[in-house]
Amino acid sequence: MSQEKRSTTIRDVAKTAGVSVSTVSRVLNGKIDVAKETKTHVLEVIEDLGYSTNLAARSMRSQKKNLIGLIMPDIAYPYAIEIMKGVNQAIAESEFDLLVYTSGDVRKRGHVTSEQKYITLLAKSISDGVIVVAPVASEYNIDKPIVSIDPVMSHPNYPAVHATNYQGSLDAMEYLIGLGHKRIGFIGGRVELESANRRLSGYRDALKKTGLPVDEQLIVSGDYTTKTGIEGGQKLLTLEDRPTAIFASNDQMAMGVYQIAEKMGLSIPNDFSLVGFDNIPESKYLGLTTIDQFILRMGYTATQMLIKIINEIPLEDQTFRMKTQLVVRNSCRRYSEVH
Amino acid sequence: MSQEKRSTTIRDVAKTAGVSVSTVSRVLNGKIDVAKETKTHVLEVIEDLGYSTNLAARSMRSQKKNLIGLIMPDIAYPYAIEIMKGVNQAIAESEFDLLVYTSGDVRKRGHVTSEQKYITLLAKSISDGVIVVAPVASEYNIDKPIVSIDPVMSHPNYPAVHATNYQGSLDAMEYLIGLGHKRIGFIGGRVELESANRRLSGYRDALKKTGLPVDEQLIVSGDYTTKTGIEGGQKLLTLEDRPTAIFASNDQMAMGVYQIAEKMGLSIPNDFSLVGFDNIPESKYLGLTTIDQFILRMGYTATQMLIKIINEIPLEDQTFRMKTQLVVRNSCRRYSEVH
DNA sequence: CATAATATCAGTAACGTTACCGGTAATGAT
DNA sequence: ATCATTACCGGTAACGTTACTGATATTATG
Repeated sequence: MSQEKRSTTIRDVAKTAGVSVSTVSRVLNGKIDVAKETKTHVLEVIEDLGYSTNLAARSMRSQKKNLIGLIMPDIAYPYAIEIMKGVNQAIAESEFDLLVYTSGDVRKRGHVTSEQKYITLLAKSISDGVIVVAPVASEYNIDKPIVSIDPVMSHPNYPAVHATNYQGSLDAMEYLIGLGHKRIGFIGGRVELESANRRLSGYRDALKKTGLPVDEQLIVSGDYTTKTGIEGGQKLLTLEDRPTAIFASNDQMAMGVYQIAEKMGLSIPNDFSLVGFDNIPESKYLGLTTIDQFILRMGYTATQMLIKIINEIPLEDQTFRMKTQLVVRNSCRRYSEVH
Repeated sequence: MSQEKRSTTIRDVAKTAGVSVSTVSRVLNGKIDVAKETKTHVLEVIEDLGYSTNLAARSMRSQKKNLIGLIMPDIAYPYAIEIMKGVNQAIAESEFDLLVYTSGDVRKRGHVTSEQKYITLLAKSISDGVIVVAPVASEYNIDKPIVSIDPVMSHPNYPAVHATNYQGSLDAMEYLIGLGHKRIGFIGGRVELESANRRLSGYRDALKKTGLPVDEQLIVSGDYTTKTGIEGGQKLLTLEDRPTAIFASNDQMAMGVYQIAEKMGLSIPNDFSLVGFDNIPESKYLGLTTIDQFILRMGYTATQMLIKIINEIPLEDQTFRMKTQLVVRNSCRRYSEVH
């Protein structure tokens, strides 16, 4: 290792202060039975030596950590950032601190295995509870509280928060259909996530409900990234009988559609209409009509739920459903046959 | 505590696998001297029991953690997010994982003390090294590598990355002056940070250099938040002899100026010109002319430096100076006396 | 066949902290 | 003055892991 010097421990403090290790520990933890004088003296020594307690050792021994863990596959995209903001907000109002854990990239390791590994790592070791974003597993081998955000499968026994994906999708479609669109393309999300499937169902059902045909050609797959938005958009827009509108199942992919549209010299909403899902901050600037799922608030709510569980306050509901809402901006326009 | 059940330990694994604890440990750490059969058997048991190693205990005993800590006062503003993206990127390319530590809000605790506390907490306990953003202290009582981003004081012996704040400020001012502006307002940043002072110096010196007077009325203070941008902007724009341009020492405050301008019915750049500093993503949408300090890249570089230090690869330079660059958009226009 | 080398494992001692128990001195009650 | 109570503190045993040492069987060597 680079440094040889061992850092100062509680034992060093005890020795120079002339007291026992347990006394220092009691001072550190604000226990009552320690004389005022010794307390201030020990505190002085601590200051002098620049001592600070070793988290790992403390966690190992004691129970309460006042720390909440947030596990995300990646933190560098708008959805994740919004979640973090919400979590951060709830944390700021609480007695807890926050530890965000990320491997930087999903592709760096295996999937389910690593997820479980990280969770147990964080949870068992140093935190009082964990929030997991878009988890693939639905059960965890853990004796600590866990709250999931947008889980793969909603499981009535495990606390989770997710948006009303189906209803939101329905709303988006009804808006488009109301505008006169009949050929509407769909770009799907990560198939392993329930949210993606619910949105697809909404797309299909809205079509059926209004007696419109479901053209499988118009349904392309993606994985919620800009890249697949570009690819999906291209596939759709180069179709012989090009759709007059595209419903991208998240805003990130919608941004990809913007890019490919520009590249193809197509204008939104003049050449085709576009609606997204999520309402990430960028969408506002882009003027993208989308379904708001209040991501920030989802993070906020999940954190509050977790804190309640940690403090053993019973939850009214195990799963919180965030009501989505259509946000109309200017990426869509009325379509009439005659053109 | 809420759960009574102790989680499975290495001892449980050892017992059910019929081997010793040390053998399990060796399997876990991929040591060579363990028979293939026993290895697979132990692995099976681990899988069955859903065992996962306790980070705290491991950290306490062994040295390498493959974990980098990032300490931020708050994570919910664009600057912080850009840093995180950069760090995240470097992390993704490395063998390390990332642990972001935040108290959610600076105001939650004292300042210098808590900073040191967090750093030691993270560093001594579970990480191989730490990146600190906008740290107030310049020396740490730590035997682990630390890299600072935008530190209070640049200290030649402590690795840090910061932008060429002075030069950037000079560039912004010269641009404004070149446009014919003579009365230029300035909104300052957090005074305890060196970056803020360097930007102010740049403002003053640019004025002096071109023989323009420095009107102290035109210099108002802020703390890098939108709120103080609004306040500072209001102060400046309600002056009798209103400035024809404002230089906000970061984009966040410039956004505040946009807000107050709209409220006052003033148009940018028609009624006054505005330039910011940072080039956060929002500025692009706002059309704000600003000084890019490549925040993301600063995070990226800091992380790379830290990894080098951890791996004992010598640094060419202890401090990395990121070259700033003027980004002209449409928040400024030429000013002529006659109007 | 004897000896040396190797492969495989078990046992023990830490790591730095807190929980728990018990001991001493000082104070109060009778 | 004696006993009970209280205030304060020290010692010891964990927590779950890995490093280290050394023991035992197995194989190779001559």
